[in-house]
Amino acid sequence: MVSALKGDARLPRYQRLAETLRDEVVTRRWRPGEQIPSENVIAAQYGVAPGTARQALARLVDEGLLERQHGRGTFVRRPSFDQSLFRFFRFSNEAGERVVPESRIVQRELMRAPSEVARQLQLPGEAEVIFMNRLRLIDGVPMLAEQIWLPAERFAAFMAMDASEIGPLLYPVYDSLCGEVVARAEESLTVEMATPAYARVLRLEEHTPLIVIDRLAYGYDGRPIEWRRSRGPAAQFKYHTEIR
Amino acid sequence: MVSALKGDARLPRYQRLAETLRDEVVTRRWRPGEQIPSENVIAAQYGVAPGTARQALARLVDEGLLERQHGRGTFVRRPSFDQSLFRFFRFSNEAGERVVPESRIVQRELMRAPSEVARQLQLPGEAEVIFMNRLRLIDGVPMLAEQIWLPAERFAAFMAMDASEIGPLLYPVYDSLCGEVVARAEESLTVEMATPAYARVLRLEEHTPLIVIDRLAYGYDGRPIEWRRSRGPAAQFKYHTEIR
DNA sequence: AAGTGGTCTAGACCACCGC
DNA sequence: CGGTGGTCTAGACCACTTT
Repeated sequence: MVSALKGDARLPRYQRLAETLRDEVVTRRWRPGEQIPSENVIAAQYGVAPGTARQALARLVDEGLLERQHGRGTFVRRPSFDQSLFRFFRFSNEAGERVVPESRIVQRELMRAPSEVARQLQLPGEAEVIFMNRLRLIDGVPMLAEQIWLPAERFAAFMAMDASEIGPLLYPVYDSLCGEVVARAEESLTVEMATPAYARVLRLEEHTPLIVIDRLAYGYDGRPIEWRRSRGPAAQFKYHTEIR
Repeated sequence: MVSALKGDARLPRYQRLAETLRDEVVTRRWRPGEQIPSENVIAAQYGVAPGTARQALARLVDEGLLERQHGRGTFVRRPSFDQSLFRFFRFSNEAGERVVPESRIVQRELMRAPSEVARQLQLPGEAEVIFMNRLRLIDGVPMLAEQIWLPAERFAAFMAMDASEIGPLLYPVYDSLCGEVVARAEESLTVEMATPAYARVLRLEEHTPLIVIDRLAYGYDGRPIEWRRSRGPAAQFKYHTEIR
C-alpha cells in the first residue's frame, strides 16, 4: 500500500516527500548513520516516479540531513562539528601539528538559568540548567575557556555521569546518554579584552584581546539543546572565507 | 548544426555542457545581466536532452554564475559583494540606520609591487602596481582604513581617471573602465593591535584591537584582479554563521 | 497566445559496491 | 552477481511572464 505524503497537496510532490522523509529523521525513526531505503523503494512506497524521489533525496542531501554513496546506499548523516574550532583558531602543538585539544571539565553544577541563558535556550526564567566550566588545552597549555549550559530536565543522565569519563567530544555523549542529537548550530563571533581572570586562566597578559564564540546548538526538531560561550586568544585567530 | 562540448568525452555530458557554458561567461561572450538562450535552445544546440541541459544549468546556478527566473529566462548573474562589510561590522549612523559608508581616496600612486602584493596578485617581483589608500567614513567619522593594490598594466585607464569621480563602489568602475569583472573573492580575517598611526586615523586609543580583512578578488577566469587589506575597530566586529 | 522555467513520468543504461 | 546510486532520454503538463 502507498503511504501518504505530508503537507499541503498543492505543493510539489518532491517537496512533500522531502518533508515526509525529513520527519523520519527528526522523529529518530531513522537514526544517524543508518541506511535508509533505496530511491526505488521510496518511490514505490509513496507512489511517485523514481525521478521525483531522487529530487526529494537531493534536497535532503543539500540540507545536510542525508548522505549518498554510489553503489552503497543512502544514509542519515552523522553531524560532527567539533572540527569547528579549527575554522577559527590555529591550534598546533610544539611540533607544529594540528591536534584536537585535550579537555578538562573544571566545574559542573546545577543552577537557576541566568536570564540570557534562559532566553537562548528558550526556557522559563526559573528553569534549572546544568552549568559547566571547561578548559581546552594543548600540551597542557590552556587555549580555550568554555562555559556551557544545558537544560537540566533533559540532561539528568549527563549530570549523573562521572566527570572523569567525559571525553573531549560532548555531542556524542548527549546522544548516547540523553537521546539529544545536535543537528546544526549557530555561532556568532565578537572581540573583547581579557579580564584579569581570563588572562590568568589562559596565561595571557591583561588587556589582550580575546575572540568570543557564542554557539547555540539545535536538534533536528529545531529546539535549542545547548548554549556555550568560548573564549580564546585573538592572536591565534584566523578565519578564511569565500564570497561570490 | 550541433556545437561540440568541451572537455574529456568520458565525463558526464552535463558536466561537459556546464563547462562549455561557463566558458561563454568567462570569455565575456555572455555578459553579466544578459539573458542566455532557453534550456530547449541550448539542448538542441549541443545535441543533448532538455533534462541534461537543465542539470548543467542547475550546476551553474549553484556556482553563482547564472540566475533563473520562472517565466522570464536565464541570466548571467551580476556579482555584487560590497555588502560584504556588513557581514563583519555593524555600521550605523547616529540615527542607528545601516548605511553604505562614504568613501575617500587619500592616496593613489604607482609603485613597484611589494613582495607580498606580487605574490598575492601572481605578478613578477619587479611588476608595477597601483596602490591606493582609502578611508570609509560614516557621518564623517573614519570606520575603516583600506589599502588596495591593482596590477598597473591592466588598470592604466583607472589610474588615469580623476579621483574625485570615483564612487564608493570600485568593482563596477573596474568593469566599465578596464573590462575587469570580479567574479569571486577570498577573505581572511585576523586580529592585530592598532599601531599609533592607525589609532590616529581611526580615532581610537592606542593598543585597541583591530580586525584585519585581507581580500583577494578573482575574475571569472581565475586570475587575481585586486588585493586589499582593510582594518576596522574590533569593537564594531560581529560575525554570524551557521554550521551543520 | 507564445515562450520561459518548474514539476513529473517511465523508462534505459552505466558505474560502483559488496557478496 | 544483484543492488545501489549516477547519468540520460523524450516526452507531458503546469505555472509564470510578457506581448
